[in-house]
Amino acid sequence: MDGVYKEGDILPSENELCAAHGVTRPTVRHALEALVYEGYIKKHQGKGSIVDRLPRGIGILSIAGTTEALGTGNQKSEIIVKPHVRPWENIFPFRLTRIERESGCIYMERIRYYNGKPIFYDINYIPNVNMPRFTSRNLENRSLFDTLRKVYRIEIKGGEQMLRAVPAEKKIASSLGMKEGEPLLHLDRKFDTNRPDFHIYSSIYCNTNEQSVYGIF
Amino acid sequence: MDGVYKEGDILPSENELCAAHGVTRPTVRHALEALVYEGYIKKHQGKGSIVDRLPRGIGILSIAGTTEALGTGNQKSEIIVKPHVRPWENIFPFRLTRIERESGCIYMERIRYYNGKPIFYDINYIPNVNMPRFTSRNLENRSLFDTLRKVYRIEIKGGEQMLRAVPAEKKIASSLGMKEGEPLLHLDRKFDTNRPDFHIYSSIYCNTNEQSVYGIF
DNA sequence: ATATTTAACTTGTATATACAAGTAATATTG
DNA sequence: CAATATTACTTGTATATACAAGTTAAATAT
Repeated sequence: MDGVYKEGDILPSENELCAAHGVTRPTVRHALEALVYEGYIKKHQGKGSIVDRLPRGIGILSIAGTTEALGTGNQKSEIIVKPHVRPWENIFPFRLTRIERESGCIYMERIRYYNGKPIFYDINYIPNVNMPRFTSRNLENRSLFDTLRKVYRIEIKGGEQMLRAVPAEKKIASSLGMKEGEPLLHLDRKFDTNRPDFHIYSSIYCNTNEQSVYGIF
Repeated sequence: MDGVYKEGDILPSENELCAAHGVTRPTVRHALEALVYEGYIKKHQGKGSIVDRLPRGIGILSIAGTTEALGTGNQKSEIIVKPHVRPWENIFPFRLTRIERESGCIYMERIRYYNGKPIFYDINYIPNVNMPRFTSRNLENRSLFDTLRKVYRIEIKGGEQMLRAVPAEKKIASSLGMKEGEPLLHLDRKFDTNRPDFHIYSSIYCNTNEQSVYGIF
């Protein structure tokens, strides 16, 4: 991510990395393996580890493992509906845990910009469990997930998502500068966190007229 | 995948797995780690490994690691344009390698059914490098990738993809039983294989009116 | 000069071991 | 009885080691 290695570069050999960092080969291999799973490198027996590709496009299909795939410079967000507590809606394809259902949810809507253009409209549902003063926080221009991590120590561990192409409804279309009925990418996502039985749910609408959503597998 | 463990079940402990399979703990851990990355289990320090979720929906966003995410019983495919050699098109968002560009491509179009309904329309581009008699093969009702693996020993190692929501054009709309202009999920995919500098390219259109595309991250 | 063999790398796989850290049930204490 | 401490589990991390297997370039033989 810092630009030390570029696409196609060959990493130092495992033994060199051992010497450089003062660890043994299983440790180095364990670390490299994570990079393989995250798609940053590919390994070739007998040859070495080659830098595979740097993230490009909008990489929301997966969470980049160690670092955010996107720089924070060219993105900003705008709160459309301020966070407030309300009962859960019954529209989600995901099953809530009992504790989530009973405690209600913190609801908020956002628009996220990339390079100055509105690309994402997202609706977020956060269980109202041990989240003091969240509704009065100023989240403007600061990532929701940054706040969750830094203030509430909530880390995203993974999740699942359902994708479909839907016609843009009026409100969201105008928010994203699209015409009503234009195709819009819709993602329903469930995030797993380090808190047990505490998940964050998002319904995201993405304008893919000019930018694709990118992912590796 | 065989149903031995269900969602929420707790796996035997690492030490039990060691004893059961006659291997040591690092080996067991290495295997479990792969299951974690593929989303099949979650591990909790001090507790154990819990079966996370079985694949549901249409899991084409990722390739299921050890086994195909979907059973083969309820899917079939139909060839619309038979495989034939032609020059590459210049429409792809991916860069071709020199050897791929020079050797031309094998082109074919397919419709894939799930539960009897046409869901996917895919256009496939395979480099014409060391693929004897491919164009005369009968691929009906047999997975393209099955043939590639069994006959040509080509294994998919991973890949990258670009997603967008697009309006259905006439030909594809009628093939998938949709109206022209309806939102359609479009994936451009590049598959990495075990052959160096040999990639398979697919442009897939997916009708998400009734089924979502599912993925984990 | 060309072809073959060898050697020196690389990653892949596995064993054996040690201790740290989190969890949960049991035993102990007040 | 209730709070606390202990114990026996669990997974997490790391070391040290050995050999297999793929790659590449240098050394050797033809």
